[in-house]
Amino acid sequence: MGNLYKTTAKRRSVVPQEVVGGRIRQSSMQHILAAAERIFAQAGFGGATMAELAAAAGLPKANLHYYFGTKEKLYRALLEGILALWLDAADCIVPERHPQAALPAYIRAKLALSRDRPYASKVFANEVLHGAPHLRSYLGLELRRRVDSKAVVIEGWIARGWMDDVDPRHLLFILWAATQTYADFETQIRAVLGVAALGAAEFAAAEEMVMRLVLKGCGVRPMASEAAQGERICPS
Amino acid sequence: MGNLYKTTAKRRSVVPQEVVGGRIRQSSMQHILAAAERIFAQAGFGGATMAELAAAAGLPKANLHYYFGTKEKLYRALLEGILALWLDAADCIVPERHPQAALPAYIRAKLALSRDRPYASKVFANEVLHGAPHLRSYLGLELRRRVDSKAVVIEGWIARGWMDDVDPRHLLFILWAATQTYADFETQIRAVLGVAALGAAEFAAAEEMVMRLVLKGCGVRPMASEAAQGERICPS
DNA sequence: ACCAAAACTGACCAAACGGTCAACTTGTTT
DNA sequence: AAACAAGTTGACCGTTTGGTCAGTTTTGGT
Repeated sequence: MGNLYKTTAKRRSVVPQEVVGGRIRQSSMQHILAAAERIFAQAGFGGATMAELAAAAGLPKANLHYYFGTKEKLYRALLEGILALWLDAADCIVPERHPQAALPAYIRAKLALSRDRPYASKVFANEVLHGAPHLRSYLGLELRRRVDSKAVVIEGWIARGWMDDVDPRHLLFILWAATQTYADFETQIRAVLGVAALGAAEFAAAEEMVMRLVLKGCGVRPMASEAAQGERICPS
Repeated sequence: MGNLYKTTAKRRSVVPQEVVGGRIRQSSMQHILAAAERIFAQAGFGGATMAELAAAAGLPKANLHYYFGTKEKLYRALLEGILALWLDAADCIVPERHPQAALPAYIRAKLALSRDRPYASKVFANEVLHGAPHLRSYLGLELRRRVDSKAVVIEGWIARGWMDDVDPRHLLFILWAATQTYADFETQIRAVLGVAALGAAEFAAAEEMVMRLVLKGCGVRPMASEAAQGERICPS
């Protein structure tokens, strides 16, 4: 998706904010966004300063303004990128798939995001925590639509007797919380476990626990072993 | 806990930071802390300004500095108060009590905190999210000790065959996440559910869902109906 | 009524902040 | 190699920030 960059098109001469442009532009912007992800995660929007962001990106401050205009626009660009990641994870949840295959795939996808993109998770969490001032419209429209459609899928599973009659939305809320806590509250979890970093062992234990609670807790009946459905990992 | 205030003791003449003092002092400080809880929750530590905090408390800025010295000391005082609340909630988890009584009591206590003190929950979440720079030592010592002792209790339950063999610590992580998400991610949940505020109905649904996942998911066996143990609510 | 301690306040300050700009260098096209 | 756009940079600016302070009012014990 997104318009292809047409080399013949006249580009605007003042700072453009589309994600198009030349080699240098794209690589610089990605570089800045990567640094911003870490800094915003650690300090929050208000706590992060442009000087910090610039230092983390290894560029002069004016450079960030050249590409993104303002601190807020940089932040929004970062948020939008993170959002796309988050939305795609739910692609596992489709009507034809048995919950005993779909739910583990979803849980794995969400835990993988927590493991591989902890800063992104924290930026998103921070945004929602403070009332989602930059995401309000999105949450009420796009996300709500998506969740509604997933809720219909889960209700279908319930109707077919594949699992207990549970509230699909609250199931998702708790599933999100359980998986994202390993990114967002990583500091607390590390402290309690007494480990320097969350590694494969911790995420394996987390996966087992979430799987158990969700599958057993929702009474997901073992499916008729159509092996094909089972072990495919979720796209992303 | 905490030293009793001795009226004969000489008080320091420069701004004291103990939670002792006259009527006015205590009521003013509590008033400021209540306002700070809301503002820090909404804006984070870096995003909140002393002017905002003062306006929310209905006092001139200099007044906050008179009582708390600096923004950071005010924030720490707030955090410490919140911490005490959080720790007490786990008092339900004791060896003699059957998990079918203890776990529901704990879940209710945690959900009650999310419902009644959402700002406090958000301040705590925000702090941990950003690496807990003001709580590091606490997390690694006090909290860790407490969790270790609760883990022993749960292992006792498992040994007695009262529930499945699960990792006690990860059970707690997910239980915390599932209950706190209704405060910390309230914005997202409201948007998805399309309600103006989370009320009794939403918290009832949350309670049912968390209960189901934890009790059924952990295979908590129904206890021998010693009615006395059952319905007592957790202290706090 | 008296008075010292406590509480309160508006005005003020240095530092840090987000953002701008003109000058300069590098890249790209023809 | 000329010509123009894209990218880079240090210096600068108006505003906001956390914090201070001298001076005033209120409180509470005697």
